[in-house]
Amino acid sequence: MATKTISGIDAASVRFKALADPNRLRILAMLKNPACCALDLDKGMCACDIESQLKLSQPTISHHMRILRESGLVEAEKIGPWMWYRRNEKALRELADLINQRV
Amino acid sequence: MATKTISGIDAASVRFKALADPNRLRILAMLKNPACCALDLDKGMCACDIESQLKLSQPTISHHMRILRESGLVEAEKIGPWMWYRRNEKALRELADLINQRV
DNA sequence: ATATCATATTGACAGTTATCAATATGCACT
DNA sequence: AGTGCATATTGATAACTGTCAATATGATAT
Repeated sequence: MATKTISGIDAASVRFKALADPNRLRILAMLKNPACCALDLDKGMCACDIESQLKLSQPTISHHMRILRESGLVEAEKIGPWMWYRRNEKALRELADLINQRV
Repeated sequence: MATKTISGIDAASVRFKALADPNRLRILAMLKNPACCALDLDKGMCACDIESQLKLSQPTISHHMRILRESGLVEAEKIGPWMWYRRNEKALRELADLINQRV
C-alpha cells in the first residue's frame, strides 16, 4: 500500500495528459451536448460525427478517442458498425475533485 | 470575440499540460502543505526545498517550476537569493470548474 | 461471396518533452 | 573586488506526441 499514492499520481497524470490537447478538449465539450446523426442522444456521439465537426483526419480522431478511452474519461460502445462515445462523468468529477482537494 | 472560445480552450490545454506530469503533480501536492526550511510557511516553498524532496536535478526542478509558473497555476516571488513558490488557488479552482461545467 | 461502410492500426515524420551536465546570472557577505 | 550560495539558461539526447496517407479489420447488406 506504500506505493498507492504514487500510482494514484501516475494515473492522474495520464488523465491530465488526455486533457492536455485542444482537440481532445473540443471532443469532450462536444460530447457534453451530442449533436449527432442519430436521434438517440443518450448513446453519445459516433466517431463520424466527431470527425465531421473537427478538421482532422479519421485516423487522427481514432487516435484521440483511444487516448480518451484509455484514460477512462470517455467510454465507448460498439453498436453495429458504429462506435458510440460517452463522457465518463464520474471520472471527470473525480479529476476535478483531485484538483480541488489533493493536488 | 469569435475566437474567444478557441483561445480559451488553448489556454486550458496549457494548464492541463502543466498537470500532465507526475513530478509536477507531486510539486503541487507539496505546495499544498509546505514543508520547508524557513518558518514562515505563508511564503510557500523555495526551490531548494522542492529539490531536496524530489529525486531530480536542480535544472530539472527549475524547468518544471517555469512550466507551472507560465501556466499560471503557481506564483513565484524572489526574496533575497531564494525563489518562493505558491499555488494559485484561484487558477486551480477555475480549472476544476472547467472540468465540471464546460469540458 | 462480395461490395460497402465505419473504425482501427501501421508507418512515417516533424515537433515537443523530460532529463542531466555544464555554464551563466544574480544576490549577499566579507 | 571576490567568494559562496540559489536559481536560471543552454545544449544535448532519448522518449513521446499529433498528424496524415495507406492499409487492415469487421460489420451489413446485397
